[in-house]
Amino acid sequence: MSGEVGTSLKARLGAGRRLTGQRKVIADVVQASRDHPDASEIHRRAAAIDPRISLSTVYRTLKVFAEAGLIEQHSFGGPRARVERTPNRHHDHLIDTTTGRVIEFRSEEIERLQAEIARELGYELTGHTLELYGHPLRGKTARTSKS
Amino acid sequence: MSGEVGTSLKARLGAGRRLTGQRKVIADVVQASRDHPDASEIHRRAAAIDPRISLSTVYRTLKVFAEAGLIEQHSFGGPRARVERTPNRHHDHLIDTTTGRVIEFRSEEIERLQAEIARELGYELTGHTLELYGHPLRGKTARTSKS
DNA sequence: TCGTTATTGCAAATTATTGGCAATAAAAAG
DNA sequence: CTTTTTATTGCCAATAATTTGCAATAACGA
Repeated sequence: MSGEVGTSLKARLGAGRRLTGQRKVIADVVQASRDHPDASEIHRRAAAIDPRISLSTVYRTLKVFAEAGLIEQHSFGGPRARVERTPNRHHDHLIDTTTGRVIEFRSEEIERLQAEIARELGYELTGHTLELYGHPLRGKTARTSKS
Repeated sequence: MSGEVGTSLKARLGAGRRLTGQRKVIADVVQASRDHPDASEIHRRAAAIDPRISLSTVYRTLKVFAEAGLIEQHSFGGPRARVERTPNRHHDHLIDTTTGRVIEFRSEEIERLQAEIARELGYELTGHTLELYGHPLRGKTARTSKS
């Protein structure tokens, strides 16, 4: 999934947590996803590998994974939470409003500014949400493309 | 509410739209709110003025207002949509995770960077979501405070 | 191998928001 | 001002996404 290479999934879940068959499958599904699937899509993919996985378990597992910092959830403007494994290097997203396609990008400049703004307001930045929405410029074609 | 001063609310709603009593009250409530109330809170405040206003109407009215560009809706991390009248000058928000308090801020630098990044990726920026989350720095006290 | 208890499946419950429909009331027409 | 047209409302049932109760099951430390 993500985190220090070499650390077992089990260990990353935290003390008292069990690494069940369904959690392994869900972790694999998330790990293999290059897009940003929502809970039911993850359930679909997981159930294809092991039919003994319920949607409830997917929801509960995603919550556990999120608490363990293994995944991140975004909304991308829609009603369902979309998932991605916590990336080694943080990035934000641009959503193509004409296709729903999600493009990842990273800006040191923006990251720096956010922390600076928070500090100026008297806060320590602990997290943020940054999503850009736009449509393709006439003629130009996007390079990266992930949904 | 917002928009060109002197233009009637009625006109701003758009052609074929009616300025009903409940819409006037809801507009007043939103106008008077210095915080960022959600639908049920707006309903509570509106019903205090005129009990003949239902929650359904609040939801429908907020949708109409949003389409007319009179208000903006944000999530601030929670499940309910939070509302604010469209400000004359756009701003973003920092949410105090210890109190839920919302602080508004504006950064020309970030606004510029977002548009630039979108353009570099081949997109024309049409909107964005930027929310910072953080906790107060020890000792310092925030200046602005809105919830 | 066993016992403890975290986890699961299933169904029912919640939460936020939307939709159907007959009644009502803006505002357009006369 | 009265009539007509039809957008809007209230009430309530319906969705949609996610959560929870509970008995059965299965991790995994002893």
